[in-house]
Amino acid sequence: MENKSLDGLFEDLLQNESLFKNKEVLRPSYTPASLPHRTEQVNTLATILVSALRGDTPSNILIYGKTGTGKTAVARYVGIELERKSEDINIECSVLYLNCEVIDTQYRLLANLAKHFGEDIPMTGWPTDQVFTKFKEAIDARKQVIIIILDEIDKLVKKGDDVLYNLSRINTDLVNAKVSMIGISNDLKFTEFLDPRVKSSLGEEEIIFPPYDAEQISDILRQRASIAYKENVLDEMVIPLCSAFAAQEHGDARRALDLLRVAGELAERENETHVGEPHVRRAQEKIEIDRIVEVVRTLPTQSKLALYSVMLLRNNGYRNVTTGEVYNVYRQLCVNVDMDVLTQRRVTDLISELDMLGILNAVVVSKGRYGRTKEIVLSVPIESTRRVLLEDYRLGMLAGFKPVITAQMHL
DNA sequence: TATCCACAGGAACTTGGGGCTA
DNA sequence: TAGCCCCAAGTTCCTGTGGATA
Repeated sequence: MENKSLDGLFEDLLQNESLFKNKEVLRPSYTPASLPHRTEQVNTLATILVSALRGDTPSNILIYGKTGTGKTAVARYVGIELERKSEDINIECSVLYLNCEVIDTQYRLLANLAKHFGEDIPMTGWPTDQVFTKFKEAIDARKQVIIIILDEIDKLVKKGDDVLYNLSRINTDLVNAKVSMIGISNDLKFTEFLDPRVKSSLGEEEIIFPPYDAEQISDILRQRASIAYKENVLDEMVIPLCSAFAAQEHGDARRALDLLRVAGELAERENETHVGEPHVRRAQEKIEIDRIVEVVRTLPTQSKLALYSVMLLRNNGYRNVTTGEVYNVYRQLCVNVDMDVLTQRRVTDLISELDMLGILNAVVVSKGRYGRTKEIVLSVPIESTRRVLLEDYRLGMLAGFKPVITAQMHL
């Protein structure tokens, strides 16, 4: 009986008319046919890269700008156009895009590059210089210009700049091929950690992407909405409101597109025929909660224990908890769930990582004769975060746990 | 003004897992 | 199977910090 009613599950849902024509247009992976308010940056980048079409090596480029300012979209757009033109004029030119958030080690980066040129490189096991040699041999087999786009290049630099040093000098070892790099970062200061030789080589040209203002974001949204949504589906206030929310977040166009998409999805789920202001406001809340839930759910167990320690102290009335207090409670939790107790040094790092993720706010304060520590405040809603933490089977057994608090607490 | 506290955080090192080659 | 490599996570050791206190 139950199966019979489920048979038509998707048929029923498919009968509801969608508000979207093409939802993919609102996703970050989409590269639009034109980029409003980025003409200057597109032209600058194209001017630098045009030498690839003459068979020369373009200068290496560093692109800076905050999240959602169009850096990646511009680089990919110009890359696509460059490849298209090179085909027209029979110049071999490849543009490779790698995100260093995912490919964040020297070995993985080189292995990915080599694989692109048909080399069979294992996930691990080879000496890095062997992978580099394979990559060089693969690209130098024929005359070509290769542009490597390294998105979020700062993530790669955190684990050493050897790979950037090697790549920046690769042209001296090549006979046929020519390699140029485009580094994309939202951290203006990341080059401070680079070897001066890498710094000067990588930053031959620099392009800064300023944040969009609310009006510019509105233009971008209108352009995408006309492709993504059916006609007359969006209420008048939807785009200005999405733009205003995104402009508050340092002109983040990506956030604006997310808001526009999620607002539509919420309206669709409620079988509405229009997307209105309430949908945008609910979308704003949903995106933030989804982000927190996803981040907390995917934390390593040790980080979850550190976070749960902060929450237990908060539930016991402590507003600003210190590293020492957190560590005391953390040790008790570890014993209760039969986990290894990490050193305080390591727990300090876990707290710093939670701070960077925006789950905690940890500020270093000096309490004079009572030492120097971090004051830690939760930045996420307690109840929903607690529920997510207790979903972990190891933490589930801590549901009714009450810590013994012995430290000198400052209420 | 020197001392003290409770850490912060950098650097070097260790450990253990996964994978490759000979 | 031994020996090597990469890599993430963790440990150990160390110096630095800054404001209250004696």
